[in-house]
Amino acid sequence: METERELPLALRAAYLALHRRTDARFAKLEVTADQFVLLASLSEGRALTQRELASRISSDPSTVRAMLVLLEENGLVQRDSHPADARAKTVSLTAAGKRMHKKLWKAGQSIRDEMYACMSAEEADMLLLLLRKLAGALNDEVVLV
Amino acid sequence: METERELPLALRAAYLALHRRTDARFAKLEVTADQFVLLASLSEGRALTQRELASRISSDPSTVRAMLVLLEENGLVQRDSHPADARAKTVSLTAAGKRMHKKLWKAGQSIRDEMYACMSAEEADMLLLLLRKLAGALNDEVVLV
DNA sequence: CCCATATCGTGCGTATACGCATAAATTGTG
DNA sequence: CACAATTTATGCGTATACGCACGATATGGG
Repeated sequence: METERELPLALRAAYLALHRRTDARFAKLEVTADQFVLLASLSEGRALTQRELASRISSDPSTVRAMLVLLEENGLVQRDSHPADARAKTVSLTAAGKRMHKKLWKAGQSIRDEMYACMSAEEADMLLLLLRKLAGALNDEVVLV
Repeated sequence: METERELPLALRAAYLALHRRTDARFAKLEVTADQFVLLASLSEGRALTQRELASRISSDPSTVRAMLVLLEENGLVQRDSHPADARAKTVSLTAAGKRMHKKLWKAGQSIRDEMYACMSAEEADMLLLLLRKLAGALNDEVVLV
């Protein structure tokens, strides 16, 4: 079973390729691929706390904070103290942030198109399903057993 | 098609989950998940140049160099000048590096098992195939058109 | 009401990841 | 054989990614 060794590597290769490609595409807009993920997460609905954000984008609080500091400096995001919890902060997109998100979504369209062009719709659905199963299995680490 | 938005995120989530999990597992051995990928690549056959290594592990020369410096300091890898090309260096595992690779392979077995436990063998094959197609499509960026 | 415990954000240290620039060496061409 | 173009490794700067520890605040029991 060579597959056993290859699957983790293939996952890595695919992710890194997507990341590199996206970073390159967004470079002229001064936004990184990861920042786009964050902006996209913020673009749907209400303000989130940094903790919620971290969970949504599969990252951790320290990383999210560092990203938010940069995004805030660039005027794409604003952080306000949480109305009910003095420990927390609510994060939301500024008007510029919303515009940038739209722009980035368009700029990245051809990359998404390429992803779907190399497989059938059924394969794409299958891939999504399997990736989610995989992530689910790998995240149930600290199983209480 | 929500799938369109989800696939890139699912790929990211799955990769990061694998990476975190592997890092945590290898932490007590003082080796990172990425270093393991590099050691694994070196464990098969002949010595490689840093450039070849970068290509194999889907990374870039700068990153590989930084990793090799650390691995060399830890005595897991050795770099010698290339016999035929004075610009290049050949990289190979030391005896300790080989032992460490074996140890890491075993330590990571249960993670690989979990990956395969959450899907059928056919699904795993399909996943591998699709990830490769994806990486292939995403890497043909600079198409000469 | 008070305290032990848990949670939120922050700061710090280390390891990738990658673009860009540069020095050194090799290759291809005339 | 000389020279331009290419290739290899390196160094530098920036942005993640994450663990760990800390201060501030919330929360649940007694």
